[in-house]
Amino acid sequence: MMKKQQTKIPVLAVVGPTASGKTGLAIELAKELGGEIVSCDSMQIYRGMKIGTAQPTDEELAAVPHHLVGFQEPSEPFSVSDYVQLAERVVEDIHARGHLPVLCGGTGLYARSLLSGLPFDEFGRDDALRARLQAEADEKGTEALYRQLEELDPEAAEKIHPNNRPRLFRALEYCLLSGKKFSDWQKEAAAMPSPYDVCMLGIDYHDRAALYARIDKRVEIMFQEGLEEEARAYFAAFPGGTSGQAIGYKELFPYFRGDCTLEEAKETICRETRHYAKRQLTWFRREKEIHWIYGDEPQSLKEQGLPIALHWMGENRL
RNA sequence: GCCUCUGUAGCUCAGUUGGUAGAGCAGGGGACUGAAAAUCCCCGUGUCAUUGGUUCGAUUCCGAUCGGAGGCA
Repeated sequence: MMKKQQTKIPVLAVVGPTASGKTGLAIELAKELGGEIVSCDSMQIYRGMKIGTAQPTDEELAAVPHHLVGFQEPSEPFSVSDYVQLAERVVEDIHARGHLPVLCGGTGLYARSLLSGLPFDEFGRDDALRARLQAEADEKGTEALYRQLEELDPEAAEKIHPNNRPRLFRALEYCLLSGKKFSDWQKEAAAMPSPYDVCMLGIDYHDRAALYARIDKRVEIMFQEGLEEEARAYFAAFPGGTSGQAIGYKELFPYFRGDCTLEEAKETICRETRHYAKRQLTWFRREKEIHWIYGDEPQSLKEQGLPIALHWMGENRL
């Protein structure tokens, strides 16, 4: 037990909603603890989307080594399993170099998948199958597909709402591709021990309005820094796919087409970002091992987070 | 000054042929295991402007007052 514990790679993680101050805190901690930053963000991976996805600035990138930021072509498909595969390598390398991997980002699914060591197998995404399912759903209705899942894997069906198409499709996709139950794979995954010794810091705000005010302010700054031009370039290339889901770009398209004013688009971006932050909070609240620290307390995030990290590292050395 | 319209949830508005009211948006909560910044689910009591009157009973009808919009002078 004790021995096994020692073989685990230590990972410090900084998570929380967008605009909460993760990037700054992670950099300060990495500097203090000899760390390198591993981004855990599904949108900051893309090239050419620097402003809108709030990628670290050049100064920030220069301050501490960063990984998995701005490397992916927006037209290329990408998903959790790709992320986990890349991040596992990066974390191992950092550890081998004698540094501390500092995971930083707001994509809860990516963080959980990596840190809990999800066993992704060969039954991944199948675009042809998805197209077929989509067509079937359009023709016969989503309920028909839901009934199909109820037959193939009642346990999975019970956990998925009939209206939630993406979840429903994935469960069906897995069952159809593998001939096994999706829920069995999930159980197997849940039982998998984590290959990491994790210390998670979560940033929140006692006053939700304070977080929302930060979001509004950051959107304003993004526009000052040239979000409009960046989004125009993205719009012109229009790669779609995963990168097309990024907030800050798709909301500007109606403006580019002349369907709304810049102000209206800007407001939509702020609102969508607030909604997103709320969802992130919901996700991370469920992560029981998180040490919560607060952006609107007299003590700075670093003053709150560093002692927790140091204490964890001390334990880790034993 | 006169006339008309209008005042209902944080916002935009429905509605009650008189028995104290409901949508969208905002907001809050939740879910989430290969597109996740996506996707999905749940949550609506508010002096129905104020004040008199009619009525068993008024937010709903009538009058006055105070806001707001428009028209005539």
